[in-house]
Amino acid sequence: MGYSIKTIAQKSGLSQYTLRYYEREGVLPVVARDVNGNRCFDDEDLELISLICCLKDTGMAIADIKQFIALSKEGVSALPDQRRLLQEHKVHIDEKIKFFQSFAQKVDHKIAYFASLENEAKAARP
Amino acid sequence: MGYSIKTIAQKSGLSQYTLRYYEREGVLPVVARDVNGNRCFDDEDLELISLICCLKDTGMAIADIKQFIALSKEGVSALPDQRRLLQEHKVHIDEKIKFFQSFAQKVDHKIAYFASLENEAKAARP
DNA sequence: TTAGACCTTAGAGTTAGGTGTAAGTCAATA
DNA sequence: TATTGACTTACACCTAACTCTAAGGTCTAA
Repeated sequence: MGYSIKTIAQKSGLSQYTLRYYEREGVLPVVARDVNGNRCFDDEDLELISLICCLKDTGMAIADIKQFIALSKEGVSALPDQRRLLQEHKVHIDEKIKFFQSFAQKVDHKIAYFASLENEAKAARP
Repeated sequence: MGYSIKTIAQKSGLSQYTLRYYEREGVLPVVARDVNGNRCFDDEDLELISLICCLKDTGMAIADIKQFIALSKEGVSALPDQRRLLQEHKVHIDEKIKFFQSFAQKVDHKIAYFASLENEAKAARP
């Protein structure tokens, strides 16, 4: 019988507001409703939401995620396009990983530099 | 005689608007002026801007960067606090690197999956 | 000596990505 | 049967981080 929006909010870590907002915006495909008109998510939705979160958390804009999801609705013929979008995004992620690693180093140097300044200061007034 | 805001914008990749905004907000310490009241950046400013960009691009909020910069003005006594802030941020960066790496894998699997679906589709209509 | 390029400030406007509110429906329960 | 709680929609509001505009000052080259 599917999951309520509350359950999905808990499972996904997104707020109910955000889930509704994503559906409105086409970031999520339109979710099935039960007899009362309440949203009724299934496991496929949950999986899609998990992918959407990953895309978002790795810096893909909502508008681009929307485009990706729109392709899902087109079936097999859109697979190459979907794959291309993911590959492009993968390039961004790899670049970000490199940038983050280089910056992690830079921060480490800065931390060491601060520590050495602190020691100098300590040595100056023993 | 220092660098103009235009030069710094070019060197840093930030817009002139953003540089003025950062100064207004206290993200940048107040920049020296020449006789005409025009901003006059030096190499130290440039270095600080580069650090600010790195902090920002690795996800530190403007408000937190501001706090970090405010400590710079307090001199030696604030060094341990500055170091602590950087160390905390470093933890975030390391977490992000791990998350990005795991997601890079997930995307790779997805790409492979899409490729296999494409091949199935091809096989079905030869 | 005026046109153009550069700068200044104060303050308004924009965008992305949510968040919150109001008014109403429905189903289970005291 | 009245209330409680979860849901619905439509729409208004919010925040962060810019981005732009207006009105004006200063310098330089033709």
